[in-house]
Parts: sequence; C-alpha cells; structure tokens
Amino acid sequence: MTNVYDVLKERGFIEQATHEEEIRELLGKESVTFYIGFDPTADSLHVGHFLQMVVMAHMQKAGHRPIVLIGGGTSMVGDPSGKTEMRKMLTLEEIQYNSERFKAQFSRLIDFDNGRAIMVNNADWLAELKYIPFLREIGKHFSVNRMLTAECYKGRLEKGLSFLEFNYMLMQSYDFLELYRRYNCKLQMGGSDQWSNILGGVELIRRVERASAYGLTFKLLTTSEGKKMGKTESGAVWLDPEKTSPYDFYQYWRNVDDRDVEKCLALLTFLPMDEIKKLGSLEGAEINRAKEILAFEVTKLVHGEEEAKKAQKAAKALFANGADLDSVPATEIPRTKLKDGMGILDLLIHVGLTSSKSEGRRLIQQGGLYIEDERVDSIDLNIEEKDFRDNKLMLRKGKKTYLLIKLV
RNA sequence: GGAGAGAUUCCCGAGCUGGCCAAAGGGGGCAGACUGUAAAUCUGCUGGCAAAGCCUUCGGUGGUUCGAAUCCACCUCUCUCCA
Repeated sequence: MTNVYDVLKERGFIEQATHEEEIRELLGKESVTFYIGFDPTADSLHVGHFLQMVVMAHMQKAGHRPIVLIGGGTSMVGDPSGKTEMRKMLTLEEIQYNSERFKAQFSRLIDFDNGRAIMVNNADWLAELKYIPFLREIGKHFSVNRMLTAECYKGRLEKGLSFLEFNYMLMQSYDFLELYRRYNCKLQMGGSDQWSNILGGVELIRRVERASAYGLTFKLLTTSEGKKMGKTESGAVWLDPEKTSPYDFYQYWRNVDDRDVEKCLALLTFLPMDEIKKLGSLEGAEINRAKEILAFEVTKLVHGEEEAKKAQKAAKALFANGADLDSVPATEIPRTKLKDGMGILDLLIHVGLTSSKSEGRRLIQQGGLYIEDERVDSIDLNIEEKDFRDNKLMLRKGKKTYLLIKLV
C-alpha cells in the first residue's frame, strides 16, 4: 500500500513539514490521530476549507483519524496571521450555529461514525483557563523574541498588533497540547499561513510532554497569478448551496485558468494522478474537456452527483444554444407585479442582476443585456406578462450570466 | 503620559495656496471586440436619481464663507517616535 505522505506529496498538497522523514515513517506504520483547526467565523465553509477537507479524506482513507477542531475559543481572540486588521468577535450562539453547519459539510467527505473522526471545540478547554497557571505552565515556554521574528507577524508589526492577538499563537499551541493529551493527537496540519502557530504547538508538546509531535502545512489554493482561489467579485465561493448555487459553483471551476486545471484536479478531486496528468496536458480548446471534468467532479464532491449532473446539463444547454432548463439559476416573480408591466431597469434590480438603475442603464447601453438571446437596445423596454413564454423568461447578462425568471 | 503624522469614492492613492471636484492615476470589477464558457490584447463604463439637470459623498460634530475634500474649533480612531 502506498504511503499517504507520498500521495499528498505527489498531488502537490505539501508545503512544509517539521520532520519530513519521521512523519512519512509514522504515517506508514501506525494509525495516526491528527487535527486541523477551523475558525467558525462564517456560517459556511468555502473552497479553501474544502482543500483541507480533501486532505483529511485522503488521510482517513489511509487509516488515520482526523480531528476537526472548531476554534470556538480561539476565534474569540482572532488569528492575526496574514491579516491586516483585527477581526470582529463572535457570540457563542453564532459560533454554535456555525459549527453545526460545518459538521454537515464535513460529513460529505469525512466519516464521523464510530469515532473514525472527531469534532471538538477548543472553547471546551480554553474558556476554563486561569491566567496565572496558564502563564506558568505554557507561557514560560515561549520566547517573545522568537515570536516577533515569525513571518506571520511581520506584516502586523508594521501596522500594529494588539496583545490579545499576540496570544493567539499560545492558544493554538495549547490546543495541540490538549489534543495530544486527550486523544494522543500527534500531527497538526493546516494552511501554510499556520506554519508558525503549528510550530509553536509542536515545540510545546516536545517541551512539556517530552514527546514527539509533528506539523505539516499545505499550499494555499492559489491561481497561477498568485491570487487566492475561491474568491469572486461577489465574495467567496461557498460550499453551502444557499450561498453559492451548485450551478455557480460548477461554473466557477468550469472557468478556471488553463494553467490551473491540472493543479485543481490533483488537489480537489480524487481522480488518479495518471489520468489527471493526461487531462492536464490537453492542448488548446481540448483542455475544456479537462475543465468539464474538474467542474463535475468537484461539484459532485460538494453537492452530490445529482446536483453535479444538473449543473452540467444546464451549462451545456445554455452554452450550446440557449435552451432553457430547470437547473439554470432561477428567480420567481409574482404575476401581480407585472400586471401593468415593469420597466426593464426595475426588473433587473428586482431579480438581482444589477444593483442600481444606473448600472442597468450602462449594461444595456453597452449592449450587455439579452432577453431570450435578443440584445436589448432600449432602456425604456417594458416587460409584461405576455413577454413570458410558458411563464418563463431567460435573461442573460454579458456572456455567461444566465437567469431564468419564472412567473408565479 | 509627551512629541509628531494621518483618516479621501470597492481597494491603493492624488488633491488640501477655497469655486474649473462626483474628485487625477493605478488596481479591481462590469460590458464590448477577439476567442476555447481560458489567457493575453484592445475599447468603453465604473456614487445615486424622475439624467443636458438634480441629490448624497472626502473619519464625526459644529463654525467661517456667496461657496469647503480643501480654512477654523472640538471630538473619535490609526500610525510613528519618546517614556
């Protein structure tokens, strides 16, 4: 059986490791409990988290036990790594709610049955901490000099860093220690921005427990241009279908840059590597086939096969000849609203295609709006009930944004 | 606690010897052309509205003025240096 470490390495996940050889050996000979921390700062996970879920799934498949650590306690402090500003603090209820949502999303890729994976909240132990004992037991092991030279604080040292946030590293290190004690967790993984926090924990366990602990970071999911992936103009690409529809999710991957296709296939799908290499080497327009597979596979993992098929069908139909279909993003509009007709500019706002009339006016004046594949050339166009065929009307903004309006 | 610097439209960043400022430039975004639902490139747009006009905007509140992003006072916040 191949070592997971090699799998992760081959697929390009790994950025840095504390003890590369030892980790590889450990993963090869025993079932290792490991953890990744997640901040419950939003009510859904996004693509960046998905990458980490995939890693956990690879690990679990190889017989290791994942711990999903919800940072209920640490998120009350806020990780300053790579951030330019202090984060807002969340209430307990929000954190609770967000964690519930997370678990549902994790369950798609990770099996939590019979303790094969665990989900814990670090508020359980962090909230109880007493200041003096904490300083005496944990604080004494940290050198401020060393912390200040850490890469992750560099940016903040120029902009200002509060003592509150400065403590984040201690808390995360303490998490690792606590998980080591409770679950014999020996390995922490995380994004490469977590490197110094992870190191802190590894060293802490070595000092306090005189035990070996390890850390591993993955590459952040970035585009070939170095930008963070999974961000669009309208925000993150979420895993929650309410926040990012399966169709939009599919389209996001369908539209990745040529240069990113192979990387995405390796990191975000479970297709075998030789197949991925083949797909990645397709030339010219051919590479669209690889993109379709990427989009389909990732959508399937996140939203299920059913939704993935629907999204794919919709995309194909729309881009082939503009036929309307059920799985295209759709909005409903009550019949009564259109009794006296509705100006096109108002309609655009109503269905959320534009955010102001000026924007709609510009869109139309620049020839970017189509109704049933006919370019709209007047901003005074009035939409009435009789314009709908079968109670449906297909709008298109630009080349790729379709919206089906249903009359109800 | 003391001394200084600053807060501008989505972001960065000009303007700050008062009217020509809805505010340069860049980034980002949107649209058009080209194309492969890619990239690169080129073009236009990018506060709102009942649109040759009007309204709201330059950290906040007041004031000076015919007129303020620009001047004055107070406040809030941020940064730098000193303790």
